[in-house]
Amino acid sequence: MEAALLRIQAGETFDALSLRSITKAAGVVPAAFYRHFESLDDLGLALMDESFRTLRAMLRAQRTGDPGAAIAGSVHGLVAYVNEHRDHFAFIARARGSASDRLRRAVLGEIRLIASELATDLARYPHLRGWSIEDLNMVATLIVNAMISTVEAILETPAEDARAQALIAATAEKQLRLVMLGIPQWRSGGSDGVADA
Amino acid sequence: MEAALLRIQAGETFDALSLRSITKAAGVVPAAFYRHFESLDDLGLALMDESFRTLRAMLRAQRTGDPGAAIAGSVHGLVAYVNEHRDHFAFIARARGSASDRLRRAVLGEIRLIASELATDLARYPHLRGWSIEDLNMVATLIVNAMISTVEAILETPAEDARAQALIAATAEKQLRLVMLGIPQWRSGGSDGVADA
DNA sequence: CATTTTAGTGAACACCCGTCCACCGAGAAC
DNA sequence: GTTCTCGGTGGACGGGTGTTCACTAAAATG
Repeated sequence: MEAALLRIQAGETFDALSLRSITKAAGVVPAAFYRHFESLDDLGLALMDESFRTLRAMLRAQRTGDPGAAIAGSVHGLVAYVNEHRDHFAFIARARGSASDRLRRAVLGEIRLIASELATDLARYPHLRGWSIEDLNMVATLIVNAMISTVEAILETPAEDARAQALIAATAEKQLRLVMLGIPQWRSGGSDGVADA
Repeated sequence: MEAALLRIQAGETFDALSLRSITKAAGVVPAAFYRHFESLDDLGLALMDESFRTLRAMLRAQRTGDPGAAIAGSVHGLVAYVNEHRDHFAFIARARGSASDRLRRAVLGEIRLIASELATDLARYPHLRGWSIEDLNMVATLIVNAMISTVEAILETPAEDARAQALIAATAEKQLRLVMLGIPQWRSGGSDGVADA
């Protein structure tokens, strides 16, 4: 049934998703829906759980290896992974702008959590030792946001358009490298030092 | 009438916006809508035009002054500007994830256009002379995406919560500075050079 | 002043929506 | 072998949806 929903989800907003269209796609009468979920919001939260579970699996897999590979290699991996789980990522992307407060807050919270996990990971790397928690979160947020934009770009591109996908991957990789290059130059305390940039 | 829509827009998705609720808020019978717009999509595009006009006005205003001030000063300006035009920015943010292809593609195109304009602007600054068009677009996209995330964060925060807003502004400013610090270190050709970052 | 355009009216249309109900067949539990 | 739970059925309900129509008052145009 969730599979049926996700198949529909490949193009529609979650808000615009009607209970009847879901149950029809599942080959079931509308009333049967209530045997499984209490409301549409409930369905949304269940899908969120499932989707973020696959997302977390990806992040865990990428967390292995040194930071150098974590940039060059894993962006390519990200593209592949998103294409493998297009439905889940599409759902998350759409849920971000959902009208339901519960859903929107939930996905926002999950993303923030991912960012703070990345921050604690970053704290272990040489150039980032001694950084304040705020600054670590700042750079983690920057990276996560860049990755979200990358995912959205992937979703907006057909999976079979290898050329476009490669370009997106290359751009994302360069963006990460650029951020990483800025880190050793960072002087947290100074409010100046960038006047000639 | 558009004002009535935008007042409703402060909390709902564009997709979930019914013709009848709009006309009711405007104090008018549903049929009267068709005297002004051909369809809801049409209304959306009209609102897009208006919203992006204010966005462009902001960008034009910020384009004056040296790049140093363009970072430190204008992020603070951005926050203020978004708060002044919350309705327009909220509309754009919601339209990004709209179910209507026309609307979504339109807002995507506009944002891409803004990014490429920023790219040509960046090309004039010392450290960026000689960069390839691709790389200029890469950094412009990174910056624009960071700013979009900033705007979304602002919209998610009540306008009167000065503390939270200041924190968002400070983070955005630091992110911009970090990117700028990476630029002088950039060597476009090298596929390595970041292994120890 | 006569005429035409404009903006709005109210009623009707067919359709889709979420929700609830009594009912029922298959399978598990005892 | 009876009972009970689970997932599904079909039908109905009240209400909201976009769209259309002939009609009209006011305003602009000539």
